[in-house]
Amino acid sequence: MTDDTRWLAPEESAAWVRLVALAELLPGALDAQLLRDAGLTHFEYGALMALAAAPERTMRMTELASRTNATLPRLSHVARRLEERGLIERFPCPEDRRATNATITPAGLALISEAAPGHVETVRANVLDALAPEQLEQLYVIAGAVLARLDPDARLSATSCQFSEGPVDHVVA
Amino acid sequence: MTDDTRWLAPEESAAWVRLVALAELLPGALDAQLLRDAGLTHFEYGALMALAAAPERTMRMTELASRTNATLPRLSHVARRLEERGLIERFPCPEDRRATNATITPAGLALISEAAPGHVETVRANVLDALAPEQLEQLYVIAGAVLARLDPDARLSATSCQFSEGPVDHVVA
DNA sequence: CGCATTCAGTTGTTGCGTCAACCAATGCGG
DNA sequence: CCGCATTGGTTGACGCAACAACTGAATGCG
Repeated sequence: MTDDTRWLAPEESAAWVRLVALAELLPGALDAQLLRDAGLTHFEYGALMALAAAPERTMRMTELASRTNATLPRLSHVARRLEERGLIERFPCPEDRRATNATITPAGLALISEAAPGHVETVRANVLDALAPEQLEQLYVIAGAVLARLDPDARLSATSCQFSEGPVDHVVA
Repeated sequence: MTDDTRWLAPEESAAWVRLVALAELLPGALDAQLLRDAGLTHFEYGALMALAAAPERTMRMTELASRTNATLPRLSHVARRLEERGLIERFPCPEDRRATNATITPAGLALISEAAPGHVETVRANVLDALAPEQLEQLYVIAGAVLARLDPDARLSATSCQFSEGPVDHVVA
């Protein structure tokens, strides 16, 4: 059994193990804080933020799914739950009657405005505060290189997502 | 409403968005390949690898749970499924009759030996090959700094996990 | 020695994500 | 126009993870 697999060198293995651990722990930490303080998963928070940032606070389901890296069924389930809670509303798109538009409600805006500071604080405490400015830059480049492999179409890092950590007030105003 | 939240600066936001995207996509990519080629989730693969690396190929459930970042109930369910598939075996610990020991079976060893090359190849293709050596080092340091916040007890990056990407043959031999 | 507490694991329930099937609307080729 | 594949979205069933409750064994304390 000639095995031509290139096994990982020690430096590779060490970095890889840490990256995997990071990828496993980070989502849980984000969910835990948001769920505790606002009753939202990080995914729901991201979806609401994307809606808040959209023109007219409205977006097609398909586009929202793409921006949040969700499958359409997943988004549909989540949207139903958010709608039941009065945080968003859905209505058929006038131009294309197959499509559905989703809008964030005032209650939804209020909720994310309230949740945002705590979330940002969590991000700082768990990640950003641990890094020097040059490490932030390195992280940006490294994650970009990996994402180019993982997400060649760059759906996820589309424009509006950068907004997802800013204040919401100017939208509410 | 005086809001003293320190919102994210553009560089912070950019790096953060990419990190979140990475953390969201990576587990799915790992699961997809392993599930397709070996019928294992990445978590199951990691658990089997940890067992293969353990002395006597045996470990206490609690220790295994800690190493794989699983809750005990989760590991219990997973272990039952793996046992039903004949990949591991469980038996009461002689020294402490509360405890349960888990051992990987020859079939389990065979499965992970078979699965390992494809998994390593996936890791290279999606991550390692995208990074220069110095970036690998940077990633190691950055992930370490973040993990110190996220996982202060360093349960997850415990000793044996580094092994999880090496060849299995010397264990099988 | 007897009882309470803690520890190790399992089991049941609930909630979320995925997959496959489905319905409705569009638009395109004949 | 008329069939038919394609697109946009929803629904239902199934699998896995989190949480809580429970069992049984070990320990500690009077």
